[in-house]
Formats: sequence, C-alpha cells, structure tokens
Amino acid sequence: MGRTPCCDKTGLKKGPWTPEEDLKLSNYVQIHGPGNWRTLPKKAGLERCGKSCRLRWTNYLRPDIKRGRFSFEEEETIIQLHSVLGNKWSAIAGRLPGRTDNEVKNYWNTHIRKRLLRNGIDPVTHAPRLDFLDLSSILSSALCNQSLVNASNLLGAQALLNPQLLRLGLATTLLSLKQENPEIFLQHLPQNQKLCNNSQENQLQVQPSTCSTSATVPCTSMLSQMEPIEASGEGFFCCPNAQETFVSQPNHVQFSANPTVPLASENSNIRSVDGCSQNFSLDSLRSTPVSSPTPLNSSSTFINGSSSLDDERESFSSLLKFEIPDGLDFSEFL
DNA sequence: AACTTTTACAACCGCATCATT
DNA sequence: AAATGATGCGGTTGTAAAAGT
Repeated sequence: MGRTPCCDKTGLKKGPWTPEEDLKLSNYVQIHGPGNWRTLPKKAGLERCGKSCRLRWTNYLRPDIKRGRFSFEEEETIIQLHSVLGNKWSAIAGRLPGRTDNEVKNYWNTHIRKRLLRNGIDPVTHAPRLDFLDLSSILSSALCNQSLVNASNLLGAQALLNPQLLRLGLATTLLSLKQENPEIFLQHLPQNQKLCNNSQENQLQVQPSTCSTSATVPCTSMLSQMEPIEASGEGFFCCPNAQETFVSQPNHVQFSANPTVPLASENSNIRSVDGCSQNFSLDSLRSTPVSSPTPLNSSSTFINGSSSLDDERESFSSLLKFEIPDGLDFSEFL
C-alpha cells in the first residue's frame, strides 16, 4: 500500500514563487508561526503544496537567513565538516548560522566540489584522486627503472596537475618504495637525500608553537588551496600559507613554499620532479602549521593578478596539515 | 546582435524518520 | 505493534542570468 501524497497536487502551482506568494506566506507565518504545512496553503490563500511552502519558508523567506557569498571562514568550515560528516548538509548548515542546508549543498556542488576536483582531490573522500595515485605508481616505476623512463617526461604532468600534488606524489612514492623495495630505494638514496636535504636555506622557519589547536584537517583542506602560479610561462607555484608560521609536531605533514622559487623543471632526472629541493622538504613532514598571524585573505599568492573572488579564495590561508599514520618514521626514512 | 554554452541557485521529488493515533 | 500523517533530508532538475563565440 503506497503512501498518500503529502497533498493533492492537481491544480497546484509549481515553479518559481512570485512576490505576491512570498508576501502571503510571510504574512501567514509571521502571524501563525511555521508548521502545519499541510493545511497552511489553503489558510494562507496559496495554491501551493504544503511541502513547497515549507521549503520556500525555510530556504528563502525565513528572516534569519544570511544571504550573499560565503565567507572564507564559512567555506573552510564547510570543507572540514564535510570531511567528517559527508553529505549531511543539514548538519553542516547547522554549524553555519543563517545558512540553509540547500544553500550549503548548492555552494558545495557549484564551487567547492569543482575546486577540489581541479586540485586532484576526491570531493567524496577528501583524499587524492585515483589519477593522482596512478601518477604515484608511474613515479615509482621511474625510480625502479630509470633507464626506461625519462623522468623529465613526467614533468609534462606539471601542466596537468597541481605541482604540489606532483610533489606529494613523489613523497608518497618514495615512502612506499622504501617500504616495498628498500634496495632500490637505497640505490637512489644519495639522490633522494640530496633532493630532500639540500634545501636548508629554503626550508621554512620552524618557530616555537604559539598555538596548539590541532583538529586534524584532511588533505582537502591543504591541497584544495594549493594552486600553480603561471608566471612567465614557468611552473611557479605557491603554497597559500607561505607566510604561515609552523611548529614541529610529529605525525603531521606540512609544506613549505616560497612563491618566488621556480620548480627545477629543466632538469632531466628524477630529482627534478620532486621540486622539493626548492620547495618541498621531507624534513618538513614532521611539522605542522599553527594559526597564521596573517589575515585570512592575505595575498600570499599571485595568480596572474587575478582578482576574481574564487581565485582569491583558492589562495586563502588556512590550516595545512593532515595526519600521517603513527607507523611512519620519517627520521628513519631520512 | 544573435545564438550557444555554462553557471548558479531555487525548487521539486522521493525516501527516511519521527510523532501520533 | 502497526498504520498513518507530518516533517526533514539529500539528490536531482529546471531555469534565469552570465559568459563565450
């Protein structure tokens, strides 16, 4: 036995609401309060389904609704909550005063989701996408058989992938290579050590911790904000948090970045792929950022002078860390 | 200027859950 | 406990506006 429909839909109006309808609904709810949606349309003189009235009220007419663009903080909150709650839009919206589940859902689908995809993050799992993992296996192959793969060819991937992802891919690859093929890893160790240790002058400043708030943030929070900088046709990149201060802390990953340093893309061996000799140090895998002293919208990135809000958002500062399993010993690795 | 494509968001639909009888 | 109604939730669609050609 099927359920009876919430209302008799024959003859009921659908589609966009007119100002007159909004007025009727608002007036009625302000006098009688929300609820009893089934009978409300008739009482309010509306030819609408009760469900439609409820939706219109909760998503649009409610006086406490905050309209307009989402702030940086709201966006970051959505990403973090989504990584924990998934598509629980109502629960997420509950943490954002004045925002509705529908609004949060729409904003996710039209803005955040696309940006995560663009940066190689699976918006569902908040982890690097499969194609990124494929890249990791390619890099692994390159390390295991340099004669077959000219690593410089891999640099072409920079045009397609976020350079930071490329670097993270190499880091991941090196770690797994060490675990799975320690001989091969050791064979390349001098290079690896060099590429990961020769950047003392470029490493981030490690400063004493002034903040210990460390709710763990998934990869998305970090990677979604990393964007290549296409300056002078070169593979420049910038970590949005380049001006962050960082604090050493086990089991967290942190990236350093110097927006003025180009990738060493002209080199032809695998060392050039990682770019960490300049910008990414595995040493840094033992550090984690603390809250930034710089404003959230500080311009630590310069993407072709773009002033679009979305681009700005992609460069905004935020927490940049994700957890590394306890079993990983980076000091041993290095 | 006209047409097409893309984007953003309001609204709808169906199912799930809770409340009431 | 079961049936029914009311409401909430999340996925999807429709459409107006913006952007591109």
